[in-house]
Amino acid sequence: MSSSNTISHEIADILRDEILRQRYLSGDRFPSERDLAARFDASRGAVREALSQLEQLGLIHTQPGGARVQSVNAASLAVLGPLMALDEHLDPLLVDQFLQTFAVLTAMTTKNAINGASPEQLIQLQQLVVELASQSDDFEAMQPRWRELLEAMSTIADNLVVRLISNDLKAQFVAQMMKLGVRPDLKKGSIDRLLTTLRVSINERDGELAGEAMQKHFEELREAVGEAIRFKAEVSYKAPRRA
Amino acid sequence: MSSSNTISHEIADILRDEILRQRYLSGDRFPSERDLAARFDASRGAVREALSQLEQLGLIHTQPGGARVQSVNAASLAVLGPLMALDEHLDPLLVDQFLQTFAVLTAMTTKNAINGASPEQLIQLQQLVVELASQSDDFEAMQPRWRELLEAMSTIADNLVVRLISNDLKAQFVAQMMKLGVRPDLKKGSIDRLLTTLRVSINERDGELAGEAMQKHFEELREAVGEAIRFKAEVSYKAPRRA
DNA sequence: AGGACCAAATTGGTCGGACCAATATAGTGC
DNA sequence: GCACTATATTGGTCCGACCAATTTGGTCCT
Repeated sequence: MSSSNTISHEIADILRDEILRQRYLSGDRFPSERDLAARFDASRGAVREALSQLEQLGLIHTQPGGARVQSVNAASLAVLGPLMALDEHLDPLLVDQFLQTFAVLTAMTTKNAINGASPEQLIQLQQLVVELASQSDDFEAMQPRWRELLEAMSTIADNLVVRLISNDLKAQFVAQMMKLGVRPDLKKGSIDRLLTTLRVSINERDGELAGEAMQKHFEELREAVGEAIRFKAEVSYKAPRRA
Repeated sequence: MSSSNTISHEIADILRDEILRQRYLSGDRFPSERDLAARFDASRGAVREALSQLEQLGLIHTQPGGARVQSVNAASLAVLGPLMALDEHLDPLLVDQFLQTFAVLTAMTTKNAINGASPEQLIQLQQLVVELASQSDDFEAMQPRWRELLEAMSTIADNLVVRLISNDLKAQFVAQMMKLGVRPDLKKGSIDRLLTTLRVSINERDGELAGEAMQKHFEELREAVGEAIRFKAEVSYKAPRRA
């Protein structure tokens, strides 16, 4: 579902999900390339390209004689997206871990951005925050500008490590949240408080303060998202999908 | 260098490094599979498997008509290892960014581990810290136990997101540091202070305190490593390698 | 019965050639 | 200079084949 429309990618997606769903246990022998080719009615070459992707993800380890399945714990970060997109219901624990991780990284980025920004960049940040504040009553509408602000701070902070991590995380996660219609019920006061603090810290170039505010904001977001997911789960329990 | 001994992996490694060295600019057309097959005197199938890996890394994007090189900024986290292993000299900025990122993640892990550990796990942690303290005068010797402690806390904290990130980072980085003989000159007092604080915070189950101590420790480590790398660079400038 | 050893079957790695469809390119005509 | 078309290039897939490493199953010896 996530990749382009080539056969090898389709095979890779299917096998990846099967592994993530624990259909094969860690250490198990993986079906042979010839068997898989027969199963998917594809050539061995296509299967091999698919397996090459799975190996890159750290999900399998191939050797002459046979491939073996590896533990998901030993996989690459790139499996997180597919892992969260496995079912129609989000795993609350995984989402919480994601948000917690994203929180500390964002706090760090915020701190470094504000502390290291040029005067022009500070003005740019200030402007973005002001624009955000002007529409702080519409959660959906402020998402694009919110992303803009995070992107700007990420650019200013210029930490390649964090950027690479974010590449593997952000897109997939936010998309999945939106797709499932998870709408965290954040209190307006909470957002306003964050924006005010940001404005102050930008003015006084106090990255530390901004980072803490961001961290606190994400903690509130974590709770709100957790509740939203739990609520979602209840609803879908009472009224199963397939409407 | 990093992968097994198959031809496709060799090709992938070479091309990956060429891209990371900016030999092809972002947006450039990538050589055709047939050209690459000729260049490496390999079959197109082997080249295709190599390209499949590069695509998984987010370094190229293939389409009928031709593949194009993507920006390193848009790549997967898995390129970080190869990126740091490119030259015999470490990029001080990249190392600093890595350590800073690792610091906040480790601090978070430490906090969660201590706050969420079972009584038995607390005892285990305490024991590891004590063992570490008993050999805190030999930086090299304490590395294995140090990794043990981090691993234990990672297991207890049980945050899959952080674990996946660490998978892509830790091994490559530490190995590269050791290989290049970067020996940060950490003051013994600094380590002792950390260990003492850890012992206290484990006793009182104060994850917050432990996290802060860990963060502070990493900041000192960052400075020490930075200095060690700069020193290393000076030496190799005066006396070029190829001894 | 158990363990060491050996041969056959299985498996991954590579090669070469072939075809198709999508894309890029060069050429043409306006 | 621009739009359009024919051609060449390129990636995606398939097939059949061979090799080397590993696994497997059986044999033999103790």
